[in-house]
Amino acid sequence: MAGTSRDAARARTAQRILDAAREEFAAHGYKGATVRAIAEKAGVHPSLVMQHHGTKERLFASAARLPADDEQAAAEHVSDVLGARLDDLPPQTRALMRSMLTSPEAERAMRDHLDRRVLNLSASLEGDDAETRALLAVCGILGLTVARHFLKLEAFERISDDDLAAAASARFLTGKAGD
Amino acid sequence: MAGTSRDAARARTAQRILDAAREEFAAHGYKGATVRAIAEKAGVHPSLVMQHHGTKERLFASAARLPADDEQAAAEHVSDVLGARLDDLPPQTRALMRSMLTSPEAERAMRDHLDRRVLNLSASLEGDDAETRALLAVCGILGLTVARHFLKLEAFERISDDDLAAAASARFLTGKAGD
DNA sequence: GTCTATACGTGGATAGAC
DNA sequence: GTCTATCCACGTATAGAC
Repeated sequence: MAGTSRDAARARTAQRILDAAREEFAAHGYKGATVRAIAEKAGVHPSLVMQHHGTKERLFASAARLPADDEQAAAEHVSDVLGARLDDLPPQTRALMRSMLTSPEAERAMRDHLDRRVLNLSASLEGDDAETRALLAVCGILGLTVARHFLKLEAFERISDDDLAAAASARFLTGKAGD
Repeated sequence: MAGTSRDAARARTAQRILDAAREEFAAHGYKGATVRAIAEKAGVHPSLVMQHHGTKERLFASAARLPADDEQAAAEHVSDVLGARLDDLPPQTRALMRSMLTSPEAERAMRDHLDRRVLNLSASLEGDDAETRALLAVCGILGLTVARHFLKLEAFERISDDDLAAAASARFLTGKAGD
C-alpha cells in the first residue's frame, strides 16, 4: 500500500518516455531517433531511458509493436484494411513502417505482419489465383501507404479519398470482396 | 601530360570508393552505412572518403542517384516498368529505396522520381480517372518492389514471376496499356 | 529507490603531418 | 596524395547524488 504512489510515479515516467519514443521513432526511424532526444522530450535524463527500458532496441520493440496482431488481423475485412490505410496512421505503425527498410527488427515485424495479411486475405478470396490476388492487394496497400504518408506524392493532393478508395477496391478486389 | 597518370590514379580511387559506397548504402541504408566501412571495403583510409566526396551526404547523393531520370522515364512504357521492378534491382536503386523512409535526401529524390512517373503514365492513359489509375499503378509497383526485394514476403516464393506480372498488368492497366 | 553525472567506445568531420 | 591527430555527438554502462 505504502509503495503504490512510488511505483505509480515510476510507471508514469516510463510511460512518458515510451510516448516520447513513439513520436521520435515515428518521425526519424530507429537510427535517426536518439536516446538523448527522447529523454529531452520526456523531460528526463538520458540515462533514465536506459534504466527503464534496458536498451534502445528494446525501447523500440516496445514503442513500435503493432496493436494486437493475431486476433485483429484475422477478423479484419478487406474493406476495413483499405479504408484504414487511407486515414492517418497511429504512431506505432508509423514508427514501424519508417524503420522497416533499415532496421532488421522492424523488417521482420513487418514481414510477419504482411505474411499473415496475405494468408488471411487469400483465404477469403476464390479462384486458383487467390493468393496472387491477395499478394497484389497487400502490396498495393503497402505502396499506397508509403507513397501517401511518407513520400507524400503530389498526386494525392489532387485526388479525393473516395475516388482513390473506389478505384483501389475495383482493381484489388475483383469478383468477391471481403465484406 | 605529365599529370595524367596521377589524375587517373586519383579518379580510380574515387571510383573504387563510390562502388564500395553503393554496396554499403544498398545493404544498410544511409544511416546504417558507415564511412569507415566504405573506406575499408575500398581499401583506403576513412579520411580519403571525405577528401574525395566532401561529406557523407554528398557521397550518398552521388552513389544513390537514379540513372538518367528525365529522358528515360519519359520514354518508358508501362510494361517495361512492370517488368523491371520484378527483376533484381541495381545497387543505386536499392540504396535509394532502402533510405527513402529515413533520409530526407532520399525521400525527396524518390518523391520527385515517382511524381514524374505518375505524370508520364497518366498522360499515356485515357479516361477521366487517368491520374487516379496512374497513381494506383505506380504505388502498386512501389509496394511490390518493397515487399519482394526488401521485406521478402514468403508468398513470393510460391508465385511465379509470370503469374505475378500477368495479374499485375490485368489489374493496373485496364483498358489501354502503354505498349 | 529514483534519478543524475560521468566515462568509454564508435560514429562523422576537420586540420595538419608525412 | 595519403594518413594521423583531434573534435563533437551518439549509445551505453557505471558510480554517485538526492
